[in-house]
Amino acid sequence: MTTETPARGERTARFDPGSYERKWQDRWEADGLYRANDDDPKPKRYVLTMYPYPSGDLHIGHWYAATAPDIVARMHRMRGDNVMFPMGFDSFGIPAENAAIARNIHPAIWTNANIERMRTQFRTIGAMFDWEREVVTSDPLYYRWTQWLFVQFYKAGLAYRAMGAVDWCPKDKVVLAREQVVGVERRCWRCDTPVEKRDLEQWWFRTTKYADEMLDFSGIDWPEPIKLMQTNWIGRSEGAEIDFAVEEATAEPIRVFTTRPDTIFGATFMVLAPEHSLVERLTTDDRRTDVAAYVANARRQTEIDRLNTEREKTGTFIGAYAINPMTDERIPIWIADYVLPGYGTGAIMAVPAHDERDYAFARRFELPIRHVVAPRDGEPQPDAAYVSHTDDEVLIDSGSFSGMAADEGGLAITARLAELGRGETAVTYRIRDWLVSRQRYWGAPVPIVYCAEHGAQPVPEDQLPVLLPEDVDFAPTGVSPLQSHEAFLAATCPVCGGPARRETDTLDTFVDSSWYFLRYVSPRDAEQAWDPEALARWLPVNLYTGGAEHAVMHLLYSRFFVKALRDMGHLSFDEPFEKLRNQGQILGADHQRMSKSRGNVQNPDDLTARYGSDAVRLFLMFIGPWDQGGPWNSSGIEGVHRFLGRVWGVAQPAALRGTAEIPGAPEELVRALHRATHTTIAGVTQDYEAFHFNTAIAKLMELTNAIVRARESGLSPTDAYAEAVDTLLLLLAPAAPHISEELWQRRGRPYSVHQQAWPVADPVLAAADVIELPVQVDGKLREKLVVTPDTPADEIERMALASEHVQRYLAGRTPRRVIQIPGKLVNIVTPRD
RNA sequence: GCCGGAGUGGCGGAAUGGCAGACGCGUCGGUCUCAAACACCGAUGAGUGCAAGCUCGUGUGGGUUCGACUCCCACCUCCGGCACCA
Repeated sequence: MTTETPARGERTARFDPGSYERKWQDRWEADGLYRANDDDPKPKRYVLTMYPYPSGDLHIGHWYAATAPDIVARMHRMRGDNVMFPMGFDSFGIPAENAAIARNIHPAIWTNANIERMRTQFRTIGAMFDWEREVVTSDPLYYRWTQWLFVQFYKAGLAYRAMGAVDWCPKDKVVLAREQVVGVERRCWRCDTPVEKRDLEQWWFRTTKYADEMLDFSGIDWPEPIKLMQTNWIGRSEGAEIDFAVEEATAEPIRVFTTRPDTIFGATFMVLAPEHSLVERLTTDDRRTDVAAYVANARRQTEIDRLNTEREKTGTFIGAYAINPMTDERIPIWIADYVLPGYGTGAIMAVPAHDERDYAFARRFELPIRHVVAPRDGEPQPDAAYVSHTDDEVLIDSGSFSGMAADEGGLAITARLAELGRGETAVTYRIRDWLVSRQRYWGAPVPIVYCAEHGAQPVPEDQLPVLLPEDVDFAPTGVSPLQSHEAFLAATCPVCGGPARRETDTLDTFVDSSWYFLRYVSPRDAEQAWDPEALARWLPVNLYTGGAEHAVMHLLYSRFFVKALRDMGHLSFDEPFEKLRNQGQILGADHQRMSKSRGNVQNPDDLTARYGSDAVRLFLMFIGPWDQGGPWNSSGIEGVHRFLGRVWGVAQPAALRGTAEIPGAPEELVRALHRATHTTIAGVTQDYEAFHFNTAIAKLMELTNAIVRARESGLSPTDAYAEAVDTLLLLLAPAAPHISEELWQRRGRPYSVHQQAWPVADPVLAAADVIELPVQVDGKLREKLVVTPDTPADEIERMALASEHVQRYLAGRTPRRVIQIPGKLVNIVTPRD
């Protein structure tokens, strides 16, 4: 699409992005313009966007995600930083394997072909990626170090193998980490299939060790919602663990966790999870049949059913009694599936008067309900009621603790229990350890061998990588194809040299992505995971961008990795990403997530071919706030295309237009152009920094419109005009790198526009000569005064009161007050009636 | 249920205590053209008026303030996250 720009005199070049965009992409690449050098003395800045999964084709979302950090990276580079902005591929994972099964292509071939295609497509964005640093996680050069890291974690006791009730995706036939199971419906994060529970022996990373430290976000600039999501996910609860003796003297006490030790006088029964280890021993003979039936049934329940809060409470009495350590009262012990085996101690003291779930259970099974806290000045509650928690409540009917404030009483009760040796303060977390093993082929093999005599042994570091064999059968059998590969299975025990069997599980791809940002500093180092000097120079990442959907997966795991590696002595910083910004999602025109099955995917290639990369970049950034995303509607791209056409028009060298000499351009017009130029510098700089790309582009449009008007007034031969145009190109360069480079060159400026210094606003030139001051009467706009900014307040007041319009609304009354906000407005307040 | 985010013209959005609707899309009118497309110029929140203007207007209802899209209280709707977590 080309546009004839209006020309005075001689012909000007046509605006045709197709004629120059590719040329500049090739030139930048040939010149290594965006290579980040380790020995550059300028201050370093590491800008990173989450690397993609090589699914096949670049879509509009990739453009959206890449353009914003590219703008910021480019601006920082122009401001004098040594910027590293690398890109790579998260290339292990199940889709490649599914493609292999469906189409009989080896995952490596499928993956590499996709990477090849996406690399080419990525180039059309015109981003300043340093491709020399590319990482590909399925490359043995990379996964060798993923395996090496696993071995380090194993040796440090942070990787372990254990039996667990794990989440299993029946479609992908693979276990999932707790973080990868989404929503109430408990669905697989990747394929949306409801997961099942299975008891399996698996490999785990001890993320819980860093639960507390990961609650601390001081020193990192992250969006509040992400910090909150991580905080909630980690789910720290403070309270007490309390031992309840069992009536049968030989049995060990039941330990419960509670956040409300203040309510212990109201504990009228106990509930154990059906899976609790004491159930078998405590159940009396007469209750054994019922209890066994209940336990069996609970085991058969899907987790969805079990976690359904709407469902009526179920449970059964096991025949045994415990002793409330504060009241010495004999209370019955029940089992119920609303108590979860994996949280706290898997047992609770039930306080039905002050806990909704216990209340529902007590009502159902006619158990006693006793109030032990009450609002300080509240009405007495009927016995059968549930009393919700309030800020100001006191203990009642709680022995010597009665009358104490609830929180204070909780501490006092816990202290008393500690004296008695019956309890202590305790903290529990909801976060679980990270399940990292996967029963699939296309991942980094877990570098472990099993020896009949010496058990699980890590593969010695000099034998890494454990390579994936290529000649495997991908028939969907439900087990990893590695399990039937005899040559792969056969291994040697590193301790005794005897025969051993190789682990056939591979690592979760989130293990790969938990450290890729470290590998970019020395991506081809064959001797080590990273060059420590280069790491010290570049890390931590100064700016990280990506989707908020990774809040409790990738972003949490990466923090865990860095903290663990720090404690192992491999690096010396605490957080991977100093500043994080999330992009919103670009939805289809139907307001749904773009997906091939919905057929609402917008292909950027057609748009790029029609309007050019710059227009697509600008349009995506102009839609609205970047963190908001929104439905796709391509009709607006015409607007940015027209804008670029105007930029093209005003930036043509004056000689080309054959403009006649304008004698003495009016000085106020020149000042107005200066003012527009310098206010735009300040505004755009601020907006880019704040990720307000939509308003930055609006300001660039305004400056362009001002330049168009200036040209029409005959200002094009002036220095102010040349400065305005040059400034426009410099400010536009990060967002629309191709047209800026092309016009910069056509104006005879030195290559490259992307290596020029960022313009600096002159506050004197930016200052307004006159301001328009709104005058309100009782808060309603009635007049506008045009004054110089230094007009004294009393003069402004006199002018305002003298105004005919103001006089009309005053109607002879004397103003009660005159409020002046300097430079902003005048408000005249009339007397009240 | 709990925790976040959001609600402004026909549409995307701007304004974080001070002129609501910047910038753009769309629409209408015009210029250019044999005609169209492109481009350019003008208008464009609603109501009312010949007009200057006036009245209303930022999800709803209250409040604070000289002044509220912006702050406070109560609610409604949509989006996201978490959810028998004791």
